[in-house]
Amino acid sequence: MEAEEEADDSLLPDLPNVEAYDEVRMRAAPNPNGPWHLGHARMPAVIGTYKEMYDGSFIVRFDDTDPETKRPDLTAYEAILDDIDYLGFEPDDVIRASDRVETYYDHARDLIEMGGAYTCSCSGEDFSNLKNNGKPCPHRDKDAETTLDEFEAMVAGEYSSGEMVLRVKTDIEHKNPALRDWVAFRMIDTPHPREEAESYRAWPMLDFQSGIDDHLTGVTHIIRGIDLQDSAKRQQFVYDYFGWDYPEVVHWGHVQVDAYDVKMSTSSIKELIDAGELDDWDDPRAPTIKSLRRRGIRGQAIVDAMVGLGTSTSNVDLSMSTIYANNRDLVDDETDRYFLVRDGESFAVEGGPDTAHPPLHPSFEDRGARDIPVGDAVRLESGDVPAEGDRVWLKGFGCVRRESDTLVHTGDDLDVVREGDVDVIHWVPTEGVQVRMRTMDGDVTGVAEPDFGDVSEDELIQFERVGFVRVDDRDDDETVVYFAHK
RNA sequence: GCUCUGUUGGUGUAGUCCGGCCAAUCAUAUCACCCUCUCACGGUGAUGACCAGGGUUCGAAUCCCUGACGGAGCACCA
Repeated sequence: MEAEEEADDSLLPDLPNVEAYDEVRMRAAPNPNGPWHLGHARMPAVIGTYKEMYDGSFIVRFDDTDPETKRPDLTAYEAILDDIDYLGFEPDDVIRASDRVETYYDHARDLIEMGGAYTCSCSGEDFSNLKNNGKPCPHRDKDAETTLDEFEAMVAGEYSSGEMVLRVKTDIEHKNPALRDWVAFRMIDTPHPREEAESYRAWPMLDFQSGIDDHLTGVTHIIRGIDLQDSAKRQQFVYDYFGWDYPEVVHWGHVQVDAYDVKMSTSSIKELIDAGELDDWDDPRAPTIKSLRRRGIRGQAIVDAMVGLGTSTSNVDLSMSTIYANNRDLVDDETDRYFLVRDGESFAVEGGPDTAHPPLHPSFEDRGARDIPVGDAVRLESGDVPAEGDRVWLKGFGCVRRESDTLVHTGDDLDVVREGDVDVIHWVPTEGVQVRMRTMDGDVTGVAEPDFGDVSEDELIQFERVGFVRVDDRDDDETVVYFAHK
């Protein structure tokens, strides 16, 4: 009954043919060639949500089968698992393709014995020409015996890169050229960065490795991008040889995120970091999961936005404002308020109380109030400075009138604010906490009120009229905060 | 060129399978007002979409045809 209720308010479309399986089992199959960008959050968000909807399971499988062009980054394995944890999901199992190479070899041998694959030494160009004309290459009719010998030589590393591949025998005249006799294994001279896998030279291609693993790990539902639209059809040939049933497949389009100058791709972010244009993967200007995390955005806010995109096959644009709105909703109640004045201008103050006591949170007065000593002078943001003779209400302090470079307390009642005659602004005493606020548009410096000095690292607060920030690093000279959103 | 595939307001999404309850849902965005000692939160309202043209039908966002525009694959990347 509970399951029914959950399914009712599900945010995602039903998965196909769920009734046919005892348990819905899915997988995320990242390539660990770097930490995740924002778009990567979609997979755990969606399969994690489906797992909850159907009481199913999902595994993380690192598809690290290209030690050269998509060379794995040894730190990325943990970084990715860490990102998934931050998003609020826990995989039921974690495996690495580079640990399973022998399994792929075994299946290749079986396939060869069934006559489903042949070794081929054509150059890529030659084969492509033949294939595009629906013509078989001379190696296609090789007997299984010879193929097996040559495959064992591949496994033994007796060929160099480009000299020999193993192809799956599909249908060389298939109307879709993308499906004709595709490569299952190729030689790579560069050793794998993982010690456990560094001796392998014959590596499976994605379609072979992934196809074998999906079956062996009991995956019932595959969710993947439209770039892999033909994968199921390619792998179906292997499944047919082995007599396996292919899992259900959902394809989704690409996600683009607005608001960033930086292209959302692992390689381009990496280049910018190497070039010193970004500090690291969690630079506020980087469209990465680590960056949003550092800015104080809850994983849940990202997950909700990703789930809201659904799983349609068309390409979609994700607005950062959706993530921000989700996050504001999540954190507004718990974030205390403080003042921060950016690029301030100082004014002497005359009259009025010695200290101001604005509340920590306007909706929760019982949390208490802040103590802001006024002293002889205060700082205002440039844009808030009143014209000569005009009044402005310093929040928590009272109404002042500007007379030259002095703000004179007028003693006006709060009614002047209620009637709309006077604007309420924030301010800080001249003695405050130096703040460096890191934003997507660069760093901003300013001064925060003294009580802000008590906020501990990693806490999320709101600078009134500025926005929500996460306190990142405190030291005696300066406090670094990361700007999340307004 | 061959093969897949898509097109609902600024953005995302529901509805499309089984045509009428859709003068199209919800969220976000923008604007206005209310609340408020924040330009936050909350409340109210407004703005704004069925790619185009034919056809079938009493009736089409939904079915059929044609066209336009878009995305993807045709790698010894994943």
